[in-house]
Amino acid sequence: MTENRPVRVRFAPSPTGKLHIGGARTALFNWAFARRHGGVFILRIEDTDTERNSQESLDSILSAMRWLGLDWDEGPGVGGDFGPYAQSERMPLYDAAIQKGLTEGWLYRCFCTPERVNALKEEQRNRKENPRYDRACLGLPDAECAKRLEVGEPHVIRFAVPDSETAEIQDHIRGQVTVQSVEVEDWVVVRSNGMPTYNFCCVIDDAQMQISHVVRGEEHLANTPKQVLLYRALGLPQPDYAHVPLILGQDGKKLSKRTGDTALQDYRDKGYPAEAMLNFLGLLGFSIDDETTVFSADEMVAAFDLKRINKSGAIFDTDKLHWLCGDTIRRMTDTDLLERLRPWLNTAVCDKDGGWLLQLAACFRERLTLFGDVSEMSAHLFCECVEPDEKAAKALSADGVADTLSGVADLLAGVESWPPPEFFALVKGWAAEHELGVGKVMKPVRAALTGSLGGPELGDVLALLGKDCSLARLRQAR
RNA sequence: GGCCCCGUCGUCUAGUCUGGCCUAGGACACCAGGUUUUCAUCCUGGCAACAGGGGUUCAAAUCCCCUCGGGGUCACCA
Repeated sequence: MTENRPVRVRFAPSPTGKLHIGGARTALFNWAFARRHGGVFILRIEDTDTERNSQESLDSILSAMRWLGLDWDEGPGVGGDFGPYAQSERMPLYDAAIQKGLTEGWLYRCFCTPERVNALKEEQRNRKENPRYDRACLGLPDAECAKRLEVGEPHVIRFAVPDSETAEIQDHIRGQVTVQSVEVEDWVVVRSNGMPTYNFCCVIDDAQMQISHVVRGEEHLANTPKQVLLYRALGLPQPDYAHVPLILGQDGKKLSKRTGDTALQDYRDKGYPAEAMLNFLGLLGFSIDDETTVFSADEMVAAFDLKRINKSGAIFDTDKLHWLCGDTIRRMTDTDLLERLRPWLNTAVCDKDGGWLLQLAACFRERLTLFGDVSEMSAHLFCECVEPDEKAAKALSADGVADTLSGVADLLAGVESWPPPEFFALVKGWAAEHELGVGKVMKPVRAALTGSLGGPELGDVLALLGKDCSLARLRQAR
């Protein structure tokens, strides 16, 4: 674990779906680690499952990573000296290793049908034994093997797991993890269709790409012994590992679609600020110190250390995520916020000038949790007539409201400049004159103007609505 | 079930390696006040945890053992 190799880490998604929250965090940790140490962050596509791969998935993964701001130094679109970066294009590399293994005897051909193996394992389970391939083909005579090969009998290639060795995993998060080789079965290295499997490609690639640290999810810890044994058979040095804890759903189990959105993209599409998402992901299993909860990508990089990653799983807590989103928005300048809000605004904003838009951004800022919220929140500014919600309707139907509204309308009609300066004082005065509490006036006015009982200060609403529209709404609402 | 990993407030976590500064800190959520023309923001305060049991030690959240609990994994998926 004493490292002097240059830091080279990779994130290796398989293009069989969108980028999962857990995967995004793994990518973030890898990225932060590389950036912290001036190392190289590699993106490698693990597309050995030809059945389930799709270009669409690949595209969405790349775009989700860009959205988070995780740029890679080698990989799709940028190249690099250790490519190709898609496993499907690396067959020559795998073939060479397979030949070596076959020659040296740590790989062997297995002609057992899937049916036989399944039945075998089923039987073992019934006997309460651990299901495991029985190595029926391990000692197959060369002659027989060649003969069956010649007639084209389908087969896989398995790894001959050594009998009594110990696989030691040096893990920066968990310390040394030890597994006896008897616990590992003779796993399939090459499928019957000729395509090698994950555990094999992963090792060949990590070695060839000179990966120094394998930072990945804890679900991979269980098959790391297979990889460690393979490195040994190959005579290659193993990388350091860091198995990061799982992200859990509300049920305490590995986060899955049951619990909510698990694709990073879904969050982007709902208007979550990317920097809040990154901050939140960084808070799951990692911490800068005993009190920092809000931090930027740069701050995370500056403080990143594998030793500061937890061992235990973390529940995906949307309350905190939402708070972080609101906090991110609140700390933005009007100009920045407006730019981020633009995609969510009603197309009617085209008619509006810059000052108007800035005011809109400013007065909704502290009320927003997501950029996407602005759409619904500001809808009343763009529609022809307001549809009062339940509470607003109630406020509008109270006794004397009609008089109040027309009174305020008349009052405002008489104002020269717009928005009315000292609007609040004006209303206060008018309310006093008519022996009404300020609230008695403000509430129905707000209901008439916006259709709800909440929102920005009425002075801002008046400004955004304009004089004609404001007066029309007051007169129309009775 | 086998193997492996993990176990501090409801949640995210600091503290654990290198025992004492921990009467266990921060944040979210929640509750109570305050500011405020509404909502929201903001401010103040409160609630709330070392899974349990044994050791070791002058001293244990921190070291050791056991128990219990949770999770991951047991594919020709990654």
